Amino acid sequence: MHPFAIRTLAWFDQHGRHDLPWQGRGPYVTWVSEIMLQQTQVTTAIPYFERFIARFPSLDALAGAELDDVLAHWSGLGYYARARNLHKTAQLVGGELPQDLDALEALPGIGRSTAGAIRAMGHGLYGVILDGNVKRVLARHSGEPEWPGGSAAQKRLWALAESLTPRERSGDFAQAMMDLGATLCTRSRPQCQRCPLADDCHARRHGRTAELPVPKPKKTTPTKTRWWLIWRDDQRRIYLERRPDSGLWGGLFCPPEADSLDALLDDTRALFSPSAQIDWQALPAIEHAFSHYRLDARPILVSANSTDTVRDTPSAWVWPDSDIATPAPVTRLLSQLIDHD
DNA sequence: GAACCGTGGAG
DNA sequence: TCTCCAAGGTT
Repeated sequence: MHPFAIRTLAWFDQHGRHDLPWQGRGPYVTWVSEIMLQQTQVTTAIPYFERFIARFPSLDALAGAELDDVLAHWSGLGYYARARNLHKTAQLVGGELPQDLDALEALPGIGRSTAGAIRAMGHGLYGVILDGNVKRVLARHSGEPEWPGGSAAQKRLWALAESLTPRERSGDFAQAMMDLGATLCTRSRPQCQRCPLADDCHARRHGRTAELPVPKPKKTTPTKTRWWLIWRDDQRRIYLERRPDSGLWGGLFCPPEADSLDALLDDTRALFSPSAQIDWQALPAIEHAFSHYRLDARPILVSANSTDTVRDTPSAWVWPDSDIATPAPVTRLLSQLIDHD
């Protein structure tokens, strides 16, 4: 047996969950619980599970029930195709759930992982699972470089799960891996001190538990809204500050900016006096696309003469038509200021 | 491979 | 308030 499995099973015997309401109650109960737990947290599923099993205590009872009755006991859980598939499958299999992996997978609502779970935890046969918990544990332990939902990563993780799952006690191993993921190897603040796999865990060794597993890539690039102070004096000059040499727009001149209008106005008051009444006017937003995000800049025009306030940043008063170095969106804003007049 | 399916909890 | 995502599977 792989040392990984030995350590995991030893931990499970002492610290795993052994009192979940669907444990050790046979293939039917395992099946119902597995379907109910798809994309659903344990604490959410438990009351539904109790009601469901009380009303449909056996495969035959479920097969003989009305679909509306089954759906009524699923009401509130979501993903209602799961309930319809349960009912359909109960009528399909005729008295007993198959043991064969392919036969299980052929049933509606049962995929590769659920089929493995039914074999391992329901029938007591050899079976391999790869659910969200196991993915997280294995992704961290192996240092999986990609989002675990992608096809390449899934292929690697399935192969890893197959190689690590012991022939004996594969049901306990499956439960142990889920318990690890649910109680120790959580998405945030994992308790690595208590983990039996910490010694050779890639994420642990490299201090990357917070970065792994790699999150799902965002489909739309995020939009950052920034508020720009367009401070103009009586000579119609604009106040700009030089950005640090490193980072975005390094060394270029930009208006002071903040994450919110309130923060910007606070900042503006700091330039004048804490109790100053700031008269401001919103200018048309400036949009700018970067490689990794979209900038939505909200310029706020404040007309006031320069003060003696010194900020710890090199600054300049420039006319909008000057050729000082500014990034494209600031250049665009300055040209709009010229047109505006 | 991506969209879709539901609801509730966490941060 | 809002995003992310949780014991996945189907189309």
